[in-house]
Amino acid sequence: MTESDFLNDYDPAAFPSVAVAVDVVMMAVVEQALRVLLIKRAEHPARGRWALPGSLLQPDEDLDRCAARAAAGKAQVDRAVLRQFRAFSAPDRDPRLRVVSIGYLGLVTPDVLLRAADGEHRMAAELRRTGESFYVRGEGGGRLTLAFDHLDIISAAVAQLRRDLDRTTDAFGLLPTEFTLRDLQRVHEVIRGESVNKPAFRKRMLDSGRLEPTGRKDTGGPFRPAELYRLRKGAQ
Amino acid sequence: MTESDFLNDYDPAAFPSVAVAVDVVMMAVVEQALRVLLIKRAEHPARGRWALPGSLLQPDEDLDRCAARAAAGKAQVDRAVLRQFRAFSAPDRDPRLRVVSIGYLGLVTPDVLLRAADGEHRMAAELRRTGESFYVRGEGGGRLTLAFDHLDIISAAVAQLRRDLDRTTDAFGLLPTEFTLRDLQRVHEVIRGESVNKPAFRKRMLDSGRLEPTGRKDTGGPFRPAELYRLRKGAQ
DNA sequence: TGAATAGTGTCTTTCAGACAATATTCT
DNA sequence: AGAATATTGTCTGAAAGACACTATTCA
Repeated sequence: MTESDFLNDYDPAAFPSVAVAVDVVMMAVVEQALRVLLIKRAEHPARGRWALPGSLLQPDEDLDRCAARAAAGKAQVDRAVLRQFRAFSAPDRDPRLRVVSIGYLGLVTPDVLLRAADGEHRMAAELRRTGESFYVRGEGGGRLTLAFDHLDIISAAVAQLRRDLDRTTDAFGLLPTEFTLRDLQRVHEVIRGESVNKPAFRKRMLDSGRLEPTGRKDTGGPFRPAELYRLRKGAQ
Repeated sequence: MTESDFLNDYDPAAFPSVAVAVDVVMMAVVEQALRVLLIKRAEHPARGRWALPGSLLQPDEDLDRCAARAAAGKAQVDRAVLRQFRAFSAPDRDPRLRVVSIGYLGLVTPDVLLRAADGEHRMAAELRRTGESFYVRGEGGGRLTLAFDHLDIISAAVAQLRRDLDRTTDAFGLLPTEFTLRDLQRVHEVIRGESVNKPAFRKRMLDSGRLEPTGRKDTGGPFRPAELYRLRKGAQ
């Protein structure tokens, strides 16, 4: 039997049926705190609960493309840095049917997140740390109970972002194209959850080869303007 | 409509059908080189090609359990360190049907790998580096063409192992329970692909808090015996 | 001039690499 | 004693933290 004969005879229904989804943890640093985009579920299951934007993997797309589609569609965000970080697979994590979900980090600037969160069933909820774990703070200030295992997914996303803060350029997705070293430091401080030594941080960043001066300055406030930098093309 | 009514009415067939699999990159350091367990495919598709041991996700198990089952079953390995590292999802990566595969690192000692590779349709193939990419060296010395995208999976696995060498204790899976600092250094050197400064390496490892002296010594050769250490419980 | 922040200089500590010396075991 | 490897010590340079100083802009 040749391979093509075999494939013609093949019955896909013999495989256990599983759905594959992408869930995007769309984050931004807003006023010294990490926030994450949540959408209130309009349908069962978990109707009325806050959940991550996500999408089912379609036959003709790979996971990266599915994540981009979820970001542009449900999340209403274009131009996010998207990165796969882990699969979530507890057999009962979705009551409908077996769903294996691939978690994606989505990094955006505060204005993009706040615009995407504008609406009655959408919010940019604040992420709070308590020791090693996290919770999501609703608008009134109380802890939100999220749908499915989405709080686990968010926790894993933040842990991943923190672990890779110095090894990848992901965190630059949280900043606009041009930014000052102070902006960059603030982002690092929020992600690491502690303050950072300024001269050492500046030297380390400038020596990393990732930054490129634009020549422009940030003339925003009543004080000395800071140099604007951008992420160097091809930097990793 | 209540949530349970909704679930009773729900039709799982409405979801796109995808199979989820786990592929395990089972590795060991054998004679100063990384080797990976390959199994010759007995069936179409890709019959006769060398492939990674893997398994389809079953309804009642999560991915970690599926990886453990693949390791114990197809790979014939018990007691491996198993760790998820990335999902592979190109739509045409399997000609049968849509398969999203979750890659797992499997770290074992050389004796375990060689025992698992004992058989006509099994081998422990050497991984070779050429610049940034990798290839798999067969027994005659030539490059093997692997089934599906399994060479990509292996490359990603080695890259991941290297990236996380100092941040996780994964690499200790490549060593027996008790080992000398020299053994540990050799493993690091093979993974990093370059030699390591001995005093600095020793100090760094001993200061890491991951090691625990056993009090025993390795009286193997015609020279001064080395202290034996073990991985401290709970070390990360 | 004062407020506020940007950016730099210096000192100190920590850590890793280079190199070499000492220690221990077996033949 | 000699071979072989384990283990430690010392020097040096790089990097980061602490702290304080200078620089620049606007009100």
